[in-house]
Parts: sequence; structure tokens; C-alpha cells
Amino acid sequence: MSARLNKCALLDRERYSIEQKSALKLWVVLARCYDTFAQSEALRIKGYEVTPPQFGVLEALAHLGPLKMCEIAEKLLMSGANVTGVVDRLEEKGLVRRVMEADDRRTYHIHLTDSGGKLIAEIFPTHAEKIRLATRALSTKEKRTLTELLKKLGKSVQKEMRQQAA
Amino acid sequence: MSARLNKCALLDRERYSIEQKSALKLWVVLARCYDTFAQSEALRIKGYEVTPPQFGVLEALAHLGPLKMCEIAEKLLMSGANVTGVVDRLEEKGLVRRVMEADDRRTYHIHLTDSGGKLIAEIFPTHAEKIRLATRALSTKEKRTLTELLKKLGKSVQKEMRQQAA
DNA sequence: TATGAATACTTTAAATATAAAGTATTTTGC
DNA sequence: GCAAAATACTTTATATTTAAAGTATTCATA
Repeated sequence: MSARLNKCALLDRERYSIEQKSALKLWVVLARCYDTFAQSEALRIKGYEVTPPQFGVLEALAHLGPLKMCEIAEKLLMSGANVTGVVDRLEEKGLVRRVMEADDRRTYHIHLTDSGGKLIAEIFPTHAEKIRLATRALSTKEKRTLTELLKKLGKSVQKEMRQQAA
Repeated sequence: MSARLNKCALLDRERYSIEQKSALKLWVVLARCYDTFAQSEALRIKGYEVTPPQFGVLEALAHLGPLKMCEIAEKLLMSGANVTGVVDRLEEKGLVRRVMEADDRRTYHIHLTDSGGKLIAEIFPTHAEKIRLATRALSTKEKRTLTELLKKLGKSVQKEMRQQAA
């Protein structure tokens, strides 16, 4: 492997500072950890009739009550166009329904149907327990530290993004 | 908001243990942090002629040399079917090419073309520096701690997934 | 050496995701 | 009150993603 690396003159490791390398490393580890977690979630809800994005929408509705399309987009970090598609499929399955608002005809609220509510109530407790087990190797203190550092990193990245845009 | 939450009898917060809630919180924060980072990367390579997955493939080839399709899938945590599509589009743009192997006609290596190598050599140094800046709010020690905790969490989740499968 | 299993890649079908453009409605500013 | 801007959602086009099925080749083994 290192023999191969040495052939890459264009991207020689020595061109990069220790700071840059540790930042790149952090990004790789973050992406892999996220991916593993997402994979475990996908595995967990396999067998139910919903996909991970669909599960996310049901979960948000169960925890927060009826939401507008744009609120779902904001909570789940997805584009409005994407919410349209996911909600379409949930509606086809009879798990949610669009309910028109009286005061603003541009928008409506998405409600869980009885069967949607029943499904999420069936899945979520198991889901919460499995996530607890998945993080078991970390102590309470480590989990707290990790959560705080991730928040701090998120803010740092956002700040840099804003400066980039300006 | 809390008034709304109280209406959710099915998913009452009090049904869940402190451990479960801190694990769920960690997962939410991890997902948001990852998403922010991914978004900043997308913003950064906007303006070049490649998408984030395409950039990932070019980066892997630049750092590791020619790779087989299955090696790319493994490095970038994507399915083989997906690699086919991403490499197809890179090949159409003339940034990589498929080179047949003499010894095994099922497989081939993906090589960077001159223009592909030039593109990644142009992007990567800026990319590395931007990632360094994005993580600037964290001290060296915090970055090390965060990296280690993420690795530990990743292993924990993987272990749980294996037990789930068994 | 013949054949069945395994490997490497592609194709297909369906879901997810975004940007950009389009439609309908409401709000703002004059 | 009316035109312009803003908001909320959908549609379209394209890329990403996977699972499952298909093709070609190589390996294993009997």
C-alpha cells in the first residue's frame, strides 16, 4: 500500500500539514461512523413496510404532531422537492394524509393516519432500545463528550461555510 | 412546542430511559454534523465539473492508484452497482478510463486520465485547507478525542449489528 | 477435466436526492 | 388597491443509491 502511495507525486502526503491531515482523518472517520449507524438503522426497519426516509417522516410526525411540508424538510434536512416524493409514497400506503388549512391555501399539514400512528408506535420503542445497545461500548461520560464535540464541530463547519459564501 | 409534545401519548418521552434518550440524542447530533460537513463539501466542489461521489472516486484513485470496481466500492462504502454508474459518468467526461487486465477478464482497473489527474490535483489542496479551516474551532486535543470516540462508536454499532444478524 | 460455486461486473426497477423551473397563493410596499 | 416580492408546494431532469437478477469468467473439487 505504501509503495503505491509513493507513486502519487501529485498528491504527496508531505504536501499537507499535520493540521490538514488530522482534519481530513476526522472527516473520514465521521463519514464512516455515520454510514455504519445509518446502515444499522436500515437493517433494523427492514421487514416493516417503510424505508429509512419514510420512517424519519413518521417519527417526526409522531413526536411533533402534524407538520407542514416545509417543516418536515427543515427537520429532516432534505429539500422540499424530496419531501413531496416521500410523503406521496407514505400517502399511497395510507400511513399519512394531507389536510388542507383554512387560512392559507398554499399549504397543508401532514397528519399520521391511524395505521401510520400504529406502525410508528410499534417500531419506535424497539428502535430506541436498539440504538441504546448500539452505543453501549461508550460510557455515559464518553457519550456526553462525543455529543458535545459533534455539536461544536457542526457549528464550526457551519461558520466556515457562511464565511465561504460571503 | 412542548404543548404539542404532550399530546403524543403513544410516544411519550417518559417511556424511554435516560440511556435511550442520550443514545437517540447522539444519533441525531451525529447525523446533523455529518450532513453539515457533507453540505460544505458539496458547496466546495460546486463549480468544478464533478459531483461529490465522483469527486470521491477521483480522490481515491489519486491517493491509491488504479483500483478495481470492487475496490472502489469497498473504499467508498457503496454498492458495486453504484460504482458502475459513477464510473460511467466519469468516463463520459474523460476523467477516468477502464483498463482491461491481462490475467482476469472479469475485471479491470480504473485509471485517472491526464485531465482527471489534473482536475484532482487542482481541487485537492484547496479542499484539504478548507477542511482544516472547517474544524478550526476544535483544539488538536479535541480533534483527537473526537476521532477516537467516533472510531469507538463505529465499532460498537458494528458489533451490535453483527449480534442482530446472528 | 467437467461441473458447480464463487467472483466481478452490469442491468433493471424503484426510492431518494437536488436544482431549477413552474403554479398558486399570500404578503409587502407604494 | 395593485404590482412586485415572497412563500409553499409540485414538476422535471438528472444523479445517486440499493436490491435483485443477469452475464461472463475463474476457481474449486471431485
